[in-house]
Amino acid sequence: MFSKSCEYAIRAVIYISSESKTGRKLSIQEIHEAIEAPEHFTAKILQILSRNRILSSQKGVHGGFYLDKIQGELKLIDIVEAIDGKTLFTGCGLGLKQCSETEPCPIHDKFKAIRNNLKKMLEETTIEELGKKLKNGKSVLKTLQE
Amino acid sequence: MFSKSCEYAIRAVIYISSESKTGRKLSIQEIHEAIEAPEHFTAKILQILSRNRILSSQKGVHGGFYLDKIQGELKLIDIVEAIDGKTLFTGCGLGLKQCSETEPCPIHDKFKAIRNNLKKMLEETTIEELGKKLKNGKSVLKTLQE
DNA sequence: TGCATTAAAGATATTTTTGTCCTTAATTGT
DNA sequence: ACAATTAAGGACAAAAATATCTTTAATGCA
Repeated sequence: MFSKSCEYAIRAVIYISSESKTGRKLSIQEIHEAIEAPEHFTAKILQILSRNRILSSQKGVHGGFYLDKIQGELKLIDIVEAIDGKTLFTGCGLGLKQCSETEPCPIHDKFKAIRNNLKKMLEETTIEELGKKLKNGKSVLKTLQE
Repeated sequence: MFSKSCEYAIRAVIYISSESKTGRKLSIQEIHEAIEAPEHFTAKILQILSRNRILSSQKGVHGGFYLDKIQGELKLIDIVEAIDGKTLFTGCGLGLKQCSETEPCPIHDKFKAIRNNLKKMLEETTIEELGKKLKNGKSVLKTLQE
């Protein structure tokens, strides 16, 4: 469904949100361990998210990644679009370039319904809500250690 | 959503179904042109579908691909599972290996709803139905020529 | 100022997916 | 039997996605 990059991105942002207290910034080290993703690849993805203003970063001692007030209120769809683009929500289910209402592919309508469902869910779900769920121990991002 | 291979597979099977008359067999040549997919890659995919009994084939003069009685009644999900596997319907939305009801990822329930929607649609949609729609000109698989 | 720390950026490597080509095997018609 | 045709299968190539490594730039602290 989502690319590996996008999965890591979502996991990272949720984790950052869950650890967000004013002023606290998380290092790549901490983030990649928390979400069990490859360190350097995680760094690349955080770079992209930062460029797309999905999150904020600061270099140097005591630097790291964090969400500012506005970023804390972003929705899942903002992350997905920043990493995987809008194709998932606009592209044809069978990969046809010319697929449209007037020249629909055989699964056009049925696929559109699914896609709209997915889009709606991603638009309605906030990062904050998922971060809290993680913080409360109601969900996990990595194997629980004994 | 689906891999390129899977998109080609679905397009190919729908086309074969749409041209299915008793005894008629379609060549790779005809199929790949009808669905605007690379010839040799299409051949590979048809091989896999044939091995998985999604369609039938015959070598030699007047050979080609066709759907037998039973295969004509298959559902979309049969093609998707043969090519992309069941991961789309069973895997975690965030790619976590250990995600489950007892250790759910943050989007577990919301994602499951979407996934079940998709699965239901694929289980309910028959190849035959899509083939007829194509045959009737109510849908297309390639750019219409003037 | 200089050093330690941390993210950004660029270069490279590996793996997977997608795509192509060539040889082999099966089938049919002559 | 033989030639023509068509799918099957194996080998190879190219492109894209994923992953790693190294250098550079920014920041804070002594």
